[in-house]
Amino acid sequence: MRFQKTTEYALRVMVFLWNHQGELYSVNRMHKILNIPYKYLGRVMHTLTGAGFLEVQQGKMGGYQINAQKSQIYLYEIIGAIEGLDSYERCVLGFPECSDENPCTLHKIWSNQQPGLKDMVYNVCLNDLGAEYNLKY
Amino acid sequence: MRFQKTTEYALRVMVFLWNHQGELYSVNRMHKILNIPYKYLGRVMHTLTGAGFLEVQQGKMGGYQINAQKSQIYLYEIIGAIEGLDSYERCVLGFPECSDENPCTLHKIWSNQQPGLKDMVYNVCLNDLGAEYNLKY
DNA sequence: TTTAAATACTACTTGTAGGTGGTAAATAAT
DNA sequence: ATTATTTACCACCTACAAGTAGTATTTAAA
Repeated sequence: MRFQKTTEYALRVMVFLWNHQGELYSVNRMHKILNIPYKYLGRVMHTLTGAGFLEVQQGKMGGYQINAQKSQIYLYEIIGAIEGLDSYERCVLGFPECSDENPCTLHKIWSNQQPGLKDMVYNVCLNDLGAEYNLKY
Repeated sequence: MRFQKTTEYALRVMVFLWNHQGELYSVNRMHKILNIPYKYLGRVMHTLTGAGFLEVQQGKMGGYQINAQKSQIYLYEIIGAIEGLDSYERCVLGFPECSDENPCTLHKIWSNQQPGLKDMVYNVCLNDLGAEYNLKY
């Protein structure tokens, strides 16, 4: 039970850029700092830009930064852009009668019912992360 | 953020057999009831048997049932047997300083700190599942 | 003892996430 | 203008999860 590697990379780079807003970072700089394969990170950045999270400046001295229009970004937005959020509409355990109205234990956790994964992970926003404790790059 | 398909199959079949203890079920019967590919289910059953969760009777009229020695089985045992549990020892977000003592938000969720995924999913046991509400096969 | 129905086991195929390489296009610095 | 450095884009490679096929072995029923 885990995130896709690509999602992990996306979360990592988004938290990083969120904590360095207003400064352009190239893929080359970030792949060194965050220990993410250079070429692969390029693709992830392209996806995140297409999803509207980032502003990009092409050419020499270019790079990426958080879209200045965004005052907040939730993790479910990022996760959804990479691996989708509709993962567990059906019942994990395969109960034919399992539904939002009549959920099994695992369904409750993956759906938007309380307390669920959504509240623990999806509804965390970037402001909550990284700035806490002394955890920074 | 999801289980591996194989883990999903394993959980499904274990919950099913738990709710039908004392009766032998063949792979052929179960793959029809649980909608799991026949040959693939065979391999999963073999793995679950090797892990000690099941008793097997070979030959005609044979099949699988829950190991009578087991008075309870936790989901973390099943998940661990299929995909391992050491998935997120390192920090998902890549913070170098993130640790059990000084965890980031996501680390707390994946580690054994309260309230965590472990308590929500891993520590659920088979008795808690299926019998609830009217959710049965 | 033969047969049918089941697991055990091995090898192969397929699909996809993860990762690499190369080149075109953009753009700031010179 | 030229050059260096960056993103954009496309094709390919790799590893592994998921799924398939076939045969050997086991065993209860006939």
